[in-house]
Amino acid sequence: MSAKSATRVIVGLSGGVDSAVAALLLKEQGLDVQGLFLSNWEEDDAYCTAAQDFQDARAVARELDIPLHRASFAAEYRALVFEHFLAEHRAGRTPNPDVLCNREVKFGVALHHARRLGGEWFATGHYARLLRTPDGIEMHQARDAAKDQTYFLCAVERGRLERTLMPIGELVKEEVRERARRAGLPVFDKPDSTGICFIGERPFREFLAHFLPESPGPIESIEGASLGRHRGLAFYTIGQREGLEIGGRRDSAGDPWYVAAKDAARNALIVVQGRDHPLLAHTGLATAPLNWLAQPLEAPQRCLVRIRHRQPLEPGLVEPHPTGAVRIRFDEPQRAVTAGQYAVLYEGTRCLGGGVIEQVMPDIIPRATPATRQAAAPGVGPTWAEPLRRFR
RNA sequence: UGGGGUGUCGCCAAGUGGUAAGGCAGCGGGUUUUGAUCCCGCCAUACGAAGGUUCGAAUCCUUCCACCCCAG
Repeated sequence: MSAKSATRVIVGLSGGVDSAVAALLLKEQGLDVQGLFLSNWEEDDAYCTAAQDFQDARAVARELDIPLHRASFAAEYRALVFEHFLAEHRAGRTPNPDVLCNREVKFGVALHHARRLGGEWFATGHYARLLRTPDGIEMHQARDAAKDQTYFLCAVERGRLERTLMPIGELVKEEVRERARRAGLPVFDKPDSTGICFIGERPFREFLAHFLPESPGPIESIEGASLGRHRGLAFYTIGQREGLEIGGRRDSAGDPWYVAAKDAARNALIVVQGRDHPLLAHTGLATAPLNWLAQPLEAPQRCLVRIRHRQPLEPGLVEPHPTGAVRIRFDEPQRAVTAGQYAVLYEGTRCLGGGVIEQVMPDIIPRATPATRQAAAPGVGPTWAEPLRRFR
């Protein structure tokens, strides 16, 4: 077949190994592969690697002999991802910008852009497997369980995956690097990137402080003892240990302290001592309406659940709610379930979908007064989040 | 200015004559496409101060200083 008639696939090239090998594999299949580099965070500082990443993407494209397009969706990223990210932090929650980035940017505006570039298919270097079945597209965990990225893809609109390819999902990281090395791709040895997608790895608290005001308040124990000062509830997350600056005390054990809750009404950070403190163990949660990558549940069903990237799948009972949300009861309590993060459902290796965590059970804050906090520890949690907002 | 007690790393805290445990915090690194967690490393020539005894003291003696109690 001639190049002219070959099927065109637009591959998101980030400048890293994974997307480079994704492009390589597709090229080997005889497809008309074209690269698309996205730069969605315009900031020139010591932490910004966009320029280098673009150079790397260009070198890869040159080596593979494919065209490389470039697009910046900075405005869209800002509006669709970052503003929400900040709003969530202001609300005392802990957002997951990368999940939104995949939904709104990569599988949103970028995918659309790929269509305009004539791509019949869109491809990325994500570690996930897309299976096409008579019942529609299915997303499964990557063969390399340690690198699986389905958690970050849980909010992508299912239809957007119909014409999407994730060729890396069948490979283990080692194999990806080996393929890159053998193909002479210069990024074969490039370290994996971390940090917020497009923004990169940088001191998180310091970064947030550029966008959110300090709002100091007390750090208190469950019993109401004053243990120090915090910089603003937005700068901490549930289960966090670092940054509390609580030293040894005459009246307690020598264990470290962890954030157990945020009392927004009083601007107080509630902490608890010991990594396995019972108040950090959550028996369940309620989400916002789910994004389904499968047939939506219509009756309670046991599923595997992941409440944070790279955490083992945990069994639990998932109960669907008319609003589209679900409530989950874990077989075993989970540590530090955090509002703003996502609860993602699995059935075997298949990812069924995911939704933002709205409520955590039990929740020690609603009646948070020193007198009632202790009583709130075990047992009943709230029923349904009213109203169940958010998620788009 | 009478009596009693205590002063060891930012905090808690071992050590009572043999040459400064540990924990927390902090800092650095690793793991990681969020935020966390987790893992590893670093962190008191120095024991309130000054003298003295001793081969040798944070540990014994003296004085001073600071703080905390109790002072009918």
